[in-house]
Amino acid sequence: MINESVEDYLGAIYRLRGDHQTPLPLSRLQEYFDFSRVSIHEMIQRLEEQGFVTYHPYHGVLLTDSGETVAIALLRRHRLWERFLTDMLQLPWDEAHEVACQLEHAAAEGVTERLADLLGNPEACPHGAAIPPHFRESRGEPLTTLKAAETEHVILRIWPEESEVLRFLKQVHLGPGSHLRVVQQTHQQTLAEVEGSVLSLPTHVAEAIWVTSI
Amino acid sequence: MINESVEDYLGAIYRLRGDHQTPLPLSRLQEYFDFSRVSIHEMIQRLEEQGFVTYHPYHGVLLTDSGETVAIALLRRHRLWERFLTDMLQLPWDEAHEVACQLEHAAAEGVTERLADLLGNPEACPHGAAIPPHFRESRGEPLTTLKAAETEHVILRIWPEESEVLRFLKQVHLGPGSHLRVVQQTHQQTLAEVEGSVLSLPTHVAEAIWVTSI
DNA sequence: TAAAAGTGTAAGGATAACCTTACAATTCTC
DNA sequence: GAGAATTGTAAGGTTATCCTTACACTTTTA
Repeated sequence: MINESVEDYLGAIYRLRGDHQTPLPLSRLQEYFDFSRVSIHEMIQRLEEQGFVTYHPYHGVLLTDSGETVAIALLRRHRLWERFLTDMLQLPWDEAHEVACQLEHAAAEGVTERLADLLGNPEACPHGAAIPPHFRESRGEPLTTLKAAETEHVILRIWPEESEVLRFLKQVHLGPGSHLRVVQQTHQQTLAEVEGSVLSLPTHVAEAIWVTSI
Repeated sequence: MINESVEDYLGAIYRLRGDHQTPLPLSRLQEYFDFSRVSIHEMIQRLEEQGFVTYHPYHGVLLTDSGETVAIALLRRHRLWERFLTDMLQLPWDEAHEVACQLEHAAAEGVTERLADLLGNPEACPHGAAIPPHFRESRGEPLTTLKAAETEHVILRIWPEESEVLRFLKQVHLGPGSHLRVVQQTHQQTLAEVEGSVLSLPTHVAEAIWVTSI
């Protein structure tokens, strides 16, 4: 039975996993949801019984095909609603994620596809995440891994989509598509040059900015 | 705490109540939700504790001001989403109600108001129900109460919005705004003349059609 | 390789929202 | 006014999803 909880878990596993072979440790889910270890474990067992994941004790979970199907459909709905909220309702892009978290569970397949059409079948959400079935070849690298250099970079994506980080970025007018150059890298902050002026980005913000060189 | 259940109950009370002084019998809620008498009663007590309703044993419930505020906001969201689904996503109007039941709980106030603007602040949902804060002076009378006569009537509203009834009406191209004249009234059906041809409407359909003479 | 860190799991609890059964109280109807 | 119908409510259950505590097992690290 697919309810909101099940969808949330499968969606989280999909978002958090790296490649498709390495199991996702339950501890990652624990910090994502901020639930107790016991609750996460309990739920994972339920998901395994229902055939949505395979569970490898001490290593983590992998989505089965059916689990992945559910997750992909969820993320598609989530990101389409985000586009709707920013593009059609002019909702600030830092607020769209949270509202979309509520809308994502609604809408049968027919509704989702009509929504996609209305939006012109967008390929990415306002934070730069690909909207399934579209894919992004490279997800780039976090800004914090870059060394100060002349190379110019473009922001591909903001991830994870934490409200505080999104608000910060919106305030300094930085988002997917923005160009920047790393001026200085320290433990506390990243200094980046954006359109002539230099911005200070706290580490927890900089590590959510995924860029690629251009 | 206002969760989906609470909203659903308050919305149902608002929809089902007649005037604003007569308490709504719990039996009405029981048939509306198809829950047991005990469950309805339990929930009503919880709602009373939270100050959303006043409960008058053997008579029914009344919404308090705070309960009414919640209900009105819910119905506004519900009907705006219905308009969005039919007007922007071209969803058939007989399917819009059920999808809107899922969307109605989402969307904070800001989002709702932007949605209303996008839709041009509509006054009624696709089934003819007024979108708060708009009001409808008269809700008319059910088709079943009419006698066969020369008088032409216009459909104001379909209510209650049961899928089967909505599908039937969509199939015969009848909806809010349609003009008709009652030709014959029996216990099983109502014969109505619509644009020259005569339609047979089963009683359970006819009693959901609220009309007024023109 | 031993201790530390991380992970699993048993036991017992809480809450919300549903259920049935059974009986009691009230209201309606003839 | 009495019996029928409706409504209230006590008692005990179920399910899903969370919780804490406590202890056991596995993996990682020094």
